Amino acid sequence: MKKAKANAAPPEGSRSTCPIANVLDIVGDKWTLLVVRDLLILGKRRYGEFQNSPEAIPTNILADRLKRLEAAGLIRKELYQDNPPRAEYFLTRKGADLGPVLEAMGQWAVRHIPGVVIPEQIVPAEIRD
Amino acid sequence: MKKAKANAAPPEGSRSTCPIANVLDIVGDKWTLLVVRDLLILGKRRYGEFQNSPEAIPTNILADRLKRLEAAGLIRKELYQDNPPRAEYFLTRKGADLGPVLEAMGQWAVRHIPGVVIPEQIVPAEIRD
DNA sequence: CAAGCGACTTGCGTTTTGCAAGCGACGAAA
DNA sequence: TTTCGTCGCTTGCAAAACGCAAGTCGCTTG
Repeated sequence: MKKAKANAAPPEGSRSTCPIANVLDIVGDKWTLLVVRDLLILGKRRYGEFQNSPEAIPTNILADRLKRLEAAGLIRKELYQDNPPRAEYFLTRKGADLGPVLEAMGQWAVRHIPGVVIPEQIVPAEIRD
Repeated sequence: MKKAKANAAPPEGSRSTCPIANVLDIVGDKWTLLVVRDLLILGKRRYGEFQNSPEAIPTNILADRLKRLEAAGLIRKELYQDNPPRAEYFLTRKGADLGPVLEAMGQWAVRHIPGVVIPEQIVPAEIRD
């Protein structure tokens, strides 16, 4: 008899079945996790707020990352106005569950990189699935 | 009087003083953390072993990442033979301390990405500072 | 002594990044 | 009521990074 999940297909477009590799296929770049940080830790929701972060993400990259994050199911876009169309972005449960990853990164940085400072403004994010 | 660390300079070449941003400046790409994984979890040490990982890292990228990791102080290169020169790579404490980051990523992937499988071969890494 | 191997380097075409500028719909100011 | 400014993007383009293939160097092995 077959086991349940015996031949679970390797995730589409992924490089391997390794958990780490699959995470990196989604958030493995210099910008994506900063958007997640803005949403999860700094309580930001709007395009302009993301742009105002100190890292100064290029606007075309921001637009691209928001699209990818939405496509990956980590965030949701909700219009709060129709004309002109204006949206807010919210983390899904899947996206918010990256919290421990950010937490681990933060601890590592505090321990190993001199000069980093923990952001004062820590706002609990609203989650919308 | 001045406080200790009052004006700690923002880390060189970094985009901000944010811990997350500083981590991403070092490991924010699709490949770097995979070589850390190879060293830390899979017990690999040599160039050829890294190449044999299922993600099939391009050889020039591997060479580049090893250089960067060494420059960042996350790994050490040690020759075990002079002619022809052959080296093994070891994590430093700084590099090995990324363990919790990988751990958090792994847990997230297992929860949210169907089809990932936890690698069976988990070897404790040797650390050399 | 030809072939192979490990650990890279080099070339080169493709993709991604990053900077700047533009744009459409408004709201506020002059 | 033109003009200005803002917000949330899109577009163009040059520069950098990526990724594939091939080459190199110094042994080692048949």
